[in-house]
Amino acid sequence: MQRDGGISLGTYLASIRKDRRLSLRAVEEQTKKQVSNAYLSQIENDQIKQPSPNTLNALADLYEISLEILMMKAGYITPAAKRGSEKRHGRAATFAEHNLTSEEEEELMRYLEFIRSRKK
Amino acid sequence: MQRDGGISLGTYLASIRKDRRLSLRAVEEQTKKQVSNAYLSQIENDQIKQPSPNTLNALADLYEISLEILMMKAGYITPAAKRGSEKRHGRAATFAEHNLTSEEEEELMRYLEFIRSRKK
DNA sequence: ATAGCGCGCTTGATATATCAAGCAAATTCT
DNA sequence: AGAATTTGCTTGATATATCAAGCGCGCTAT
Repeated sequence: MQRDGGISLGTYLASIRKDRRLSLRAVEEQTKKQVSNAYLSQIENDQIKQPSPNTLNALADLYEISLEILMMKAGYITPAAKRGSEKRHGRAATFAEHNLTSEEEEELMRYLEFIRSRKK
Repeated sequence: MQRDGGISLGTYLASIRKDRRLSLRAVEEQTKKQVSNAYLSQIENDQIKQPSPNTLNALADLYEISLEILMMKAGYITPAAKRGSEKRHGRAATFAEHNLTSEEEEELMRYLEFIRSRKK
């Protein structure tokens, strides 16, 4: 019942935690109390509308998943949008010296979609 | 009195609004009610600890400033950190087809710093 | 001067995030 | 089996974000 096509934030997070075979309290510990077990339970049952980016970040970090996906499912960013016309320059050379990890690269791609989608 | 070197989020936002010569109510209008004048006043006087990314995004969009700077000043992301060792591949070719705006490029740079800083 | 307007600001109300503490069912001991 | 531990969950309390409404001040125009 959300705007995006996927499952809810809660179900998503729950499935991942199960996959990682972690208990609610284990997550609480391993996030160094950044996410309490009580709270995580509420999140996984979709009783929390929009956990803070801090919370999402802690979970993304622990589970090793993309923060941006969580941000989308939490409704912070919109999946995509129409692009207006603007001057572009075919240059990504700047990133050549950055020695990107595949993961970083992937995240940057997603973030690019984000910043492109957020202009009306 | 914040962790980062710069001025507070409030003073920063206030200075920019003055520069743009907008009244609190003008901002309320032009953000299509995404930020009420009352609330913006509180933000500018540092009475709000951490406005939501939505709010920050609306302001960054209107003022045409970087969202990431606001996110930092709001304490969502930490300015920098030590880098661990990881496998890299010198490839930014992926972005070549993206025809980046200079602005987009700049934001991506900042965001790269962000994702690199957030791993302990 | 005084009526009106726009200004920044305060405040009360509401919604929501977040946690500490506890509880019942399941699981794991001994 | 029974004790102890673990697990997911509920709930009450607290903090905080956010806004509608209103207040007083300084302009500007009558």
